[in-house]
Amino acid sequence: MGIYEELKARGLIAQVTNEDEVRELFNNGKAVFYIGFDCTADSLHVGHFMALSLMRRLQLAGNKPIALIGDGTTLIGDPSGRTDMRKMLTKEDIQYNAECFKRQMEKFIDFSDGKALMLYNSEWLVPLNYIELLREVGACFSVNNMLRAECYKQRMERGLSFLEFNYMIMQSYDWYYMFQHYGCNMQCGGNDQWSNMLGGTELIRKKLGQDAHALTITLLLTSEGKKMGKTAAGAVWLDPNKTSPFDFYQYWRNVADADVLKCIRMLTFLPLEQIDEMDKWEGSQLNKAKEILAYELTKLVHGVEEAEKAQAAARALFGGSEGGDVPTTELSEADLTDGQLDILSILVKCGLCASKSDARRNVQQGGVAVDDAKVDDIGASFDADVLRRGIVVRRGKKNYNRVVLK
RNA sequence: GGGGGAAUUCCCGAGUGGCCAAAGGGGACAGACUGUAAAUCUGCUGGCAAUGCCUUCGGUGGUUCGAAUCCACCUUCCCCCA
Repeated sequence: MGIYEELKARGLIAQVTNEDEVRELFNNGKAVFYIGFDCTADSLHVGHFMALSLMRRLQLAGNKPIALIGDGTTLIGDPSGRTDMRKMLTKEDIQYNAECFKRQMEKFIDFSDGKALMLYNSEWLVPLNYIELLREVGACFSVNNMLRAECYKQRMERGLSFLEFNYMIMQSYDWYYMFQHYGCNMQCGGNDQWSNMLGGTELIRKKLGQDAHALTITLLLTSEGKKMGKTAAGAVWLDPNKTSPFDFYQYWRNVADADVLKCIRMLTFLPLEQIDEMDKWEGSQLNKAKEILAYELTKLVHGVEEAEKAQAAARALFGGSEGGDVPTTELSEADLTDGQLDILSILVKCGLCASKSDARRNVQQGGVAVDDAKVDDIGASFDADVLRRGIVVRRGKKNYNRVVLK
């Protein structure tokens, strides 16, 4: 089975321009493909993870990935999938974000010996001259067609600035440029990028009379049709400082039954035979699958050690066994009042509750426990020596924090 | 360039002088039931030294005993005409 068939079996492929030709390129390691990353945040998140793992899979199969850091296009902002205009970022922010991306990518992709490239599109976009660009590529785009593109449709209702309207042209130009200078014959990306990508294939065809191919990755949606990797608090980040390995692990440990296998198939590197085996699991057996999913992904993103720790912590907290690495908050004498600390303050100080009112509600509703004993008195206090030994505070079923007085 | 409309709490959205910390829905959170799942039911959803006080209805001023609500200016967005 070639890599193309594997990608397909994993359900990763959403659309391709020409299946036979793409299969031919991939399976023979002849693809030089790029994926663009807009640096709108200082960390990659789960959404990017799909793209990174695709790059890795293809690289392992002998193809050459190009990670394109969109520090130039970010100056414009992609309107796809957006209902409102993006916040404009400063050049400094973009620069900083780009560096953060680079560090994270290096964990997934081997950039040594030219086995993969990392390019910055500001390199060729910034020097562009408006008139020249209009004459060179502007003539190849039909506004009529662009307006029909799915990515602009919803924005037609809400308004779309000319700045953003040009995003597609910039992205197409990127590819056109890399096609000529780096032999980049393919582009991959999220399915929401399809129309932007087609813009590139057409530009290359019109200008150079050559074929380039596009492939989009299935968007990872939950069974409820929402994008995966989002929590109420925001995205699930790959940066351990923004989303701790434990929280990362827990995110996957808690996916819905209907989504586990899909996630394992699409995101992990486990062999397909093993996954097919798991496909037969049902009911509470799926809990095992969730554990595998969480462990595998944490391992890929944060390394074996962190994955082990997160798993041990989760098992300790939910399985009742001892030990494990629970997030800890250290308090000092200065936090105490008369040698004691009340439960509401503890909840706030360790970050389990947002405010004292929030803490009060949680205690009153029976959602708070200390060392597995429910606390239902909002006036409960803990002495210094109890705190010195350390207590494990729990809010709800899944939020733990060890509190220790130093 | 001309005309019209809008901005409310995490989101949608009601509220057009006091009865407003602000209806309703969604989401989130907590409880019951479970398998750290889903569905369902219940509670809850600005803050605090809490039968009270403080901050919040795009911004800044003003009218008033009292303003989310009225007035002026500003900002942003949308729609129609050109």
